[in-house]
Amino acid sequence: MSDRPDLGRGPTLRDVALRSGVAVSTASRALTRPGRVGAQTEARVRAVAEELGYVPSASARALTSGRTRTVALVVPDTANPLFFGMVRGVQSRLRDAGFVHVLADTEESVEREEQVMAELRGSVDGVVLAAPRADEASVTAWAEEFPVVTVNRDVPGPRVLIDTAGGVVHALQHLASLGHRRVAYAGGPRRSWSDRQRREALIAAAGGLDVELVVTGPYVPRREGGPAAADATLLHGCSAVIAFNDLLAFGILDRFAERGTTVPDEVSVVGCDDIFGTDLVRPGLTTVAVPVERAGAAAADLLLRRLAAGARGGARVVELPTHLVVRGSTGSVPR
Amino acid sequence: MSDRPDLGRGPTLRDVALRSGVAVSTASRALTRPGRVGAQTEARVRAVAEELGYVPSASARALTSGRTRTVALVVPDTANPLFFGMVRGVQSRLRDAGFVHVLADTEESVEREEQVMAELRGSVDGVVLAAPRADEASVTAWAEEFPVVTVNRDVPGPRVLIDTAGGVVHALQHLASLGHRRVAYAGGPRRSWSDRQRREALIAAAGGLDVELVVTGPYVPRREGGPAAADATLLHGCSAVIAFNDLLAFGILDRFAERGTTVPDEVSVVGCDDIFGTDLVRPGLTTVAVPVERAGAAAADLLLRRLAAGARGGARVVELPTHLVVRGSTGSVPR
DNA sequence: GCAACGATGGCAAACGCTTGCCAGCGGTCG
DNA sequence: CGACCGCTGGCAAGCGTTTGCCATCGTTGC
Repeated sequence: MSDRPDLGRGPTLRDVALRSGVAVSTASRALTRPGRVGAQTEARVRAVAEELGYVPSASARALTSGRTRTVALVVPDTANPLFFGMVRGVQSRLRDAGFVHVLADTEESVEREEQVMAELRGSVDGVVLAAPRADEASVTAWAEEFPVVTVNRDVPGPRVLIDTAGGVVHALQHLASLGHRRVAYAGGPRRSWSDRQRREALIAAAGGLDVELVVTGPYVPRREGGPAAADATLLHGCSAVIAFNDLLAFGILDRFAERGTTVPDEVSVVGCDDIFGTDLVRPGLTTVAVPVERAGAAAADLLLRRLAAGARGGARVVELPTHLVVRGSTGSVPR
Repeated sequence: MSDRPDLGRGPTLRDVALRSGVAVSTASRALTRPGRVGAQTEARVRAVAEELGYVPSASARALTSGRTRTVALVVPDTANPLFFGMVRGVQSRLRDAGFVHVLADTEESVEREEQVMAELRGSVDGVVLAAPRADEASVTAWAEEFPVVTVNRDVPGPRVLIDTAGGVVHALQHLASLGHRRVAYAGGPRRSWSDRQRREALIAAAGGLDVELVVTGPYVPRREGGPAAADATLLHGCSAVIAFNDLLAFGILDRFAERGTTVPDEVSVVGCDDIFGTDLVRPGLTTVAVPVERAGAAAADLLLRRLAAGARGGARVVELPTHLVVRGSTGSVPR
């Protein structure tokens, strides 16, 4: 093996300066303040930098500027395809702004979340905190200490909220129009703000639609939670079920298939999120589409603006609409 | 320009030292070298640090130590669920070692890849480079400049290789045993090492199995590539198709459904990767399961070891096996 | 012909932390 | 009783950049 014990970081600005015959400060300016030094000097320095393969040290920069040009995206579960989209949204904006992002998974745990946020404070300029599970007090405290943009959690500070409440109500209307009079809501994590929004919106809307709503759960918001939710739906004599999220809905479909209960002839199923896979199942899953990539992008924008503007810059709130995507998993009530 | 609003970083080590009545150096040691200072002093410093909510500045640390405790994961397409498993694998190992990771997407573009790698050099300790599309020369050059572990690319240096070649051959045997005599391989990106491995392994194996292999493509390795691949399969009179990856296979299934060609009765389909969704489609997709999370973990291990050991530490190669998962999309040849 | 000036580039002081080196100190050993 | 030693903790030198301030110098305006 090419035995280079000197796992050396590359050339530094000093090397560039030396080689171009200028002072370090001049080299710095030549590379970062176009026009601040003579055109000729600038060209020479640039050439040398290129030649040496000089790459500025991000840490050194961060040290003087106080900004790391790094933001973190903290999500409760990196295995959920829902967050893939958010990652992409955040990333696209960040990249254009010359930022990089780190990804942290809190595994749906409040403790991990707290730990992660504490660690992050020392190493990033700001955080996009998706669907935090911690108390409002904690989240607020973090937001006071450093720039935080939350997604799907209605706490003070800049935030992006996705109106899934409106979406599930549309779903309920859709079901009502198909004749369903008894509908189950298979709930998600109790600490989830989204779950509460959806649940309460459904309860509020049910009366006006002459629908009886049965709330079941909470279920683990993954496929494994589905069987219990499916069985509860039938147990309570519901002809349709709205699941907290698509993952859960997939599990519900699995279970119905296993039981020989046909969808949508015997029971209708609605999911939420419109993640990868909703149009892969047969029948396709009717679901409330959340614009998750846009949400990520919006959150990144908010964060970037906050970083640019300092503490002032206000606490903007972006609300994103959802829409119902009707596929094959919903149909008329069986008679 | 000092109009910087007090986007205040938190307390520094100096604050802690001042408040505990010790020198900065002592405070540093109290927090990072247990035992190096008196027990009493250590306790006091720790208490003060806790009280102040002190978080060490990662950039300052990085500057002195030369290590950022950050590694990057570079993938060609963050939208591919395949890579999310890898992210998880990498992350799990990294977290245990106290590292964070940044995620970079090269969008299947060689230029982006080069750009990303250059930028990364200044800000991370090392890189896990998944399925690089650049020339071998470039990759080798990067690996010489700083610690790089590649995944699914057989270039010198520490690397993780997944034996999908073996997997697709199993798939071909499986098809042969079902009576298929004319099988298509719907190829992926020409720059993909995996694609080449699979293609060549299939070609080599076909003869011995008395199967005629028709190579088609390249197709874009996403769902959108499927229709073309499906049509080509039928055009060439093949009774089965092995797709470069599952995404492509999904697209193929879509197209067959659209054409009214039933799977597996009229044609069999095999995917590769076993990503999220393979058991969601009906019929379930027979596919070559790639232990992608393990691959991520292995890559992270290799990288961490390299970082710990310096340039020596050798160029270990980890080879991971695959296995064929048979679901419903493959069946006997139609007669 | 002189002062004021803009352009250019160097000096040095940070930024927050780690770490080699040394001083003080009480105790141990021969 | 003096030489040593181990334990503590302080001093200061960086790590690689950025940036405020200053010195120089060739111009320009009057």
